[in-house]
Amino acid sequence: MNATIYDVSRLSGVSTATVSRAFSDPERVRPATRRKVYEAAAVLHYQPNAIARAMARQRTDKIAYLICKKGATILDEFYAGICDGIMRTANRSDYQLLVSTEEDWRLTVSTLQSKQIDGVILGGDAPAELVSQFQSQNVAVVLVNNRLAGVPCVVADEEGGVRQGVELLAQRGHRRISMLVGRLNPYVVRERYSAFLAAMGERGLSVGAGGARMCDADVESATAAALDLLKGKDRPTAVFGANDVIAAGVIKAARRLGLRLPEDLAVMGYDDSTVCAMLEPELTSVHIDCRQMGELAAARLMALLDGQSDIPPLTVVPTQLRVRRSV
Amino acid sequence: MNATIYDVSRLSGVSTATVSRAFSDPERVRPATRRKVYEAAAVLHYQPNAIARAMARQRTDKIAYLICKKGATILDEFYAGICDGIMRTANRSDYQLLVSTEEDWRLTVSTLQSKQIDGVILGGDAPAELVSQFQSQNVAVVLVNNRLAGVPCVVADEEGGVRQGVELLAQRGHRRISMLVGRLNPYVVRERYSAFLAAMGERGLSVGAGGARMCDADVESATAAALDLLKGKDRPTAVFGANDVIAAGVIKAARRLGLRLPEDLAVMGYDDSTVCAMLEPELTSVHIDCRQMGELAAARLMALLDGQSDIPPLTVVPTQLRVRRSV
DNA sequence: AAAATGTATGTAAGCGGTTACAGAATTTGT
DNA sequence: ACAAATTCTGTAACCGCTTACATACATTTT
Repeated sequence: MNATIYDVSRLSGVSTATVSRAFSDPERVRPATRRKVYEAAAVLHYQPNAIARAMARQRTDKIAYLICKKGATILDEFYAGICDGIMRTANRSDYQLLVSTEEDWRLTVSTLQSKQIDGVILGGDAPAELVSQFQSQNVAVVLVNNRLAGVPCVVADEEGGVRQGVELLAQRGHRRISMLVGRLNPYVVRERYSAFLAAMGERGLSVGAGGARMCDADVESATAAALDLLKGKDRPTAVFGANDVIAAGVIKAARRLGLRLPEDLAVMGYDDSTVCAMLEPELTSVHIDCRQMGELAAARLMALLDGQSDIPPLTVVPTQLRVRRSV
Repeated sequence: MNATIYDVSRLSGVSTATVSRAFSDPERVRPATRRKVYEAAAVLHYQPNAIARAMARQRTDKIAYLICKKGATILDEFYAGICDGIMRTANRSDYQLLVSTEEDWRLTVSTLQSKQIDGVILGGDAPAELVSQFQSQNVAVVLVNNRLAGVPCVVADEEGGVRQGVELLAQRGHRRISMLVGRLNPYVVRERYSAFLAAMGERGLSVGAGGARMCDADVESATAAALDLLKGKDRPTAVFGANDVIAAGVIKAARRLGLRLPEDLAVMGYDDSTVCAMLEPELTSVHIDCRQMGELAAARLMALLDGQSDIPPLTVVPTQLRVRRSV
């Protein structure tokens, strides 16, 4: 059995209250006493029991990252990057991180909400209903990569990213540019697509032949869609993929059609994931600092839990174009 | 404030013991009583407090996945896949999953071990010392993608995977085959590399010009190493990358040297990650079912926690060659 | 119908900490 | 040196649930 606070109390000759203070608020006990406590604790290999502490304090020092998205989830580099950022920030402040991607979130919620976590970060397409569920249970909520009124949100500057991309293509003389959009997270699709239309409109550019095109989110269907898009007579001279996977599909399609890259076709990706460097030619892409998004989301959440009231309702993380050989 | 078991007890007119039983072991209370309890609970929106329960039962129903690896961790598709498998399995059995990749594991351990988790799955290069730390704290341990005597381990059949790869290359007439090894997890490097030498030896094949070559784990350094490897006079006709990222580097190098793929050079990867389909030509690779590894690891851990004693000390997940156009 | 057996429920003592409040010890002021 | 102010420490109630044990009730057996 593990040593308890009583054992330490007995061995060190002070009360449990003092032992407790020595560990949770050292300033409140005199140095000499504190030393006695620590010595006894060391002898007994005492480690405060986090469960008991959580029980007494009504706080668990745990937060959760819940990815509301169908299919592969944490596997997605984007969500994994956010997860990584959250994890680092949480651990640094002695918070533990629970991760879940349960698709049937009703289930997850009931397990999470039985007071096991202090707060939750919702990634992906979180339904408003879910948010209020948590809030009604007094669990703090922060959204990442999504927006909802009344909840602190951390998002990337999608509009800026798309704009930079379009700008570069325009600069390089492209006039017919298409966007190939996959069935990504609805928020992302909406943002990137409307930003694309806006950026194109501003410059009076035509939205390629066939305009924007939808496809699934995998390479195969992106490749098929791209083949279709590029076969037309007035084919675009540049294609903007809504993410890197889609852009990779475009590259494959271009290769199959014997188009030279970037001479015959410029390709631009989004997310700046690790594949960019692996592709030939290397893919120009809009970089999103996922880790930072995660870090900020975690920071906001922890600030909420600390009772800080000046949490900005919206935090926008800048995006940045990484120009490589594909344009 | 949330309703407690006392509130339910009062409203339903039964003792707290009965309420407790109605929730944790329904069979032990008569149907009529049970109904009364559930009704009262519904009225009060009662949800058993998991912390209190953990305290009383000395069990938290939480497990942790700790990735012992430097640098990007969960970001690695391989570890993310395992994580996904663990998550699914854990959630299905009402376990919660804590994830951490703290590099300074001493820190993490102390936070984890204060009785906050029932068991832990260690991924990456877990030091034996760490394992015994957990065990001495009565925390069950399972290793994934690593081996250590006395601890249940779940690994992939690396030897079989490498063998299949070499076999295919030999079949296609390759005689000079090199392996390009990156600074991956030591266990993986050891397994794959020795399996490679063994498989080559068995067939009396020569280990390409320059034999196996080391590089860092990123595309750039793999590309550089591959350029070097392929420039020689007796260059290998096939290169086996120790993982897909490295193989991607080989492809890039080949392209730069004007080699045709797969005619002039066959390239083989390992892990069958999502990039395989994005590369041109698509990369032949050894598929590892990471999710299954995670699922099995979680299952083993939960079996341990259930007190089952027939846990196999080693579980080997089969690997399978996915043949694509790069060979 | 009483005794024997089995099942359902209640009582109360934990689980291991925290913290309000009170009392003791120390420091400060004069 | 003594009172007042301040800082430390101790006592004990509480956080919400589980479970061993005791008791009440229902069902069989004789």
